[in-house]
Amino acid sequence: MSKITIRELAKELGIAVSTVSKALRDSHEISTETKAKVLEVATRLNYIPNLYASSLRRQKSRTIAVVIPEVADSFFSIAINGIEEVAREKGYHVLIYLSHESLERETEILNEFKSGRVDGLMISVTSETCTGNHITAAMNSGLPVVFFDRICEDIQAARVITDDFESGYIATRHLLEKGSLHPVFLSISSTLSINQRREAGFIKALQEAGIPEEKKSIIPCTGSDEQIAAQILQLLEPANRPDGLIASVEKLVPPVYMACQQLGCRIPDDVRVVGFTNLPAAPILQPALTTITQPAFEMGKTAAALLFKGIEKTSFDLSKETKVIPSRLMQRASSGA
Amino acid sequence: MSKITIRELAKELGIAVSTVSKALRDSHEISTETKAKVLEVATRLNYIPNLYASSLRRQKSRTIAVVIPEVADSFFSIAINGIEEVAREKGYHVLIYLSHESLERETEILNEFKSGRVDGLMISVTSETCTGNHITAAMNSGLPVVFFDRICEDIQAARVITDDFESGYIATRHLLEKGSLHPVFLSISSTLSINQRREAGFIKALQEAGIPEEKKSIIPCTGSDEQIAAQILQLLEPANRPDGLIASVEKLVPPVYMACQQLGCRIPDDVRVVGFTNLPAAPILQPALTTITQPAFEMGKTAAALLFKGIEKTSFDLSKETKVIPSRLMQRASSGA
DNA sequence: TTGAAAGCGCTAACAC
DNA sequence: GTGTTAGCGCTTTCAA
Repeated sequence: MSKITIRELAKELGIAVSTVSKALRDSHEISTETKAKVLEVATRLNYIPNLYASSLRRQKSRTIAVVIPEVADSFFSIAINGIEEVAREKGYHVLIYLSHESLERETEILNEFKSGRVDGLMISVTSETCTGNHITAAMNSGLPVVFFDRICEDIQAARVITDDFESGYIATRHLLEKGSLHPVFLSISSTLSINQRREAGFIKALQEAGIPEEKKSIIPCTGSDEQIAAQILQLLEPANRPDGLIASVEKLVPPVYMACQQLGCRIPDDVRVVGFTNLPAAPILQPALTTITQPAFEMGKTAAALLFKGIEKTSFDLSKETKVIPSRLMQRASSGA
Repeated sequence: MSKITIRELAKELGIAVSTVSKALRDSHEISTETKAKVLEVATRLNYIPNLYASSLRRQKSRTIAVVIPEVADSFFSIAINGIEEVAREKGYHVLIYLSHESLERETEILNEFKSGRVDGLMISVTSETCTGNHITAAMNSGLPVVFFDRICEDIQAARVITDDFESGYIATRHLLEKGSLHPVFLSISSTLSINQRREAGFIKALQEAGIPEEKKSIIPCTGSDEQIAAQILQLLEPANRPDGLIASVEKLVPPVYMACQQLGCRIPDDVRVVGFTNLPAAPILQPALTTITQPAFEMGKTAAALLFKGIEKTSFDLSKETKVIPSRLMQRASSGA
């Protein structure tokens, strides 16, 4: 069947296990013909090395962990594609963990990595993650870490991010140019790095335009999906309806369109809309949604590539690396293009 | 820092490693007070067992593999949520592999599992997978396997599916009742189980309605995204435009709406549309999309629960299990409701 | 109830 | 270039 070990290969070939081991790892101290023979027998018997034995011995697992808040989000699922692509090329395996926006869960997950479970970690933190003690603890145990997208500002570690500040600024400028006088920013978490930066870009654009910074222009949208929908519905009531709106994350987009349909609020005539999202449905919405589209795939690939560099080259100081990959404004009808 | 082993716990406690090991596994042959002491020291020193040592010794890894064609699809990403939830409860880890609809890649991936890399496998096969030799090979090496959603009909193995035939039938009946005279079925692969069944339901409904089974009613949509878009665009040209349409998988939905917008084809007046999808954007499309919504989360959970049962109870014959979880028709405006 | 010791399959010194 | 051997950290007989 299977379960064929290196020992059996050695017996079959009449040579020592160490020779087989080295031959399989293509060591320079083995003759080409021995290697050829070993390889032949190995493929013939369909030898698959036992990863656990190897990992135990070498203290490395050829496995990385990806910890994200959720998968059912275009950004993360596309990013996983990028990660998987690089991992596959490198011969690494990918463990997926979902923190479900819970710091407690995130902490539990990271705690397990201290035993050498994985060779590296890619993480996009929860919206509850303010302090990064659980992350530095993992890093201190020698685990290479790369943050992607949602980072922890106070931790010195590798980061792959997009230009959230600029994107927030550009999105807002775009709304202003199209004629919005008082755009609002829908915020999901005041602690989340991406939210803060997008928000900062929003504020900068408002200031530059000389718009008085009233407190109402940043609208917190928190709680369950239903609660968020209710908050947005209230916001778009004719009485206090803004004339421009930025959905700072993907999950705010459906409730915005839904509320507009319910209230008979016309996009872009009554309210211009820009959304931060990679939704494939954006162009087919009515009106088509103007988006800030993040380079999800590239970010996944870049973060994975960086992590592998950190894993493989000990001389490489991962923690100093920061890569910024720009997002793009995709202008469509919802902003009044 | 960490890297604390069972040996050090033993030394700290002044007892034997075997005693510590048993205490940690809550063995009945250890006294309650010894257990308490061991546990106390273990938590104090933040002991994390080395999974690789344990896996090597016990020949099991507390890890399962999930092999799917892609993640950037609502069904799969929601299903992963369900899988992860159960895995977490059970203390299992989840490895993700993407086959990208390539049989070759799928085969490569499965081949690695023969060495005991994982304790179980959940798979949704590629659209190229007709023969399941690579899968039976893995099963023969003793690996418990559960198919979910996209199964391999000719393999006797556990299955968690939805009622694709009935859904295809219901979707078609729905279009006919709403007034479509010649609905068409957009098909992505004639070998894919879900496609075949949905298609069979479609054909049955047509036959029952006495509609002559012309060959043109099943439209193959294959190739790249661009090619699919072109095929759909051509289909919806006024000349040969059908009055009803079933998008049999999620990725066909955007090109259908896009083509209609380009051609000025009105949904549902010119063409009624039903889509098989879990897209959160379905209700906000214009018109809102009538969907066959699959129980993605439940299917993920059920499949995982079944797999763990197969892993943990050797007396349980996994291969006989089949669970069918029904999909639901969500009636919205696109079908002329 | 506890402990000593033999490996799980592989790799890496170190001999030859 | 090739072989011998000692573990990686843990579990599990088997003996005490």
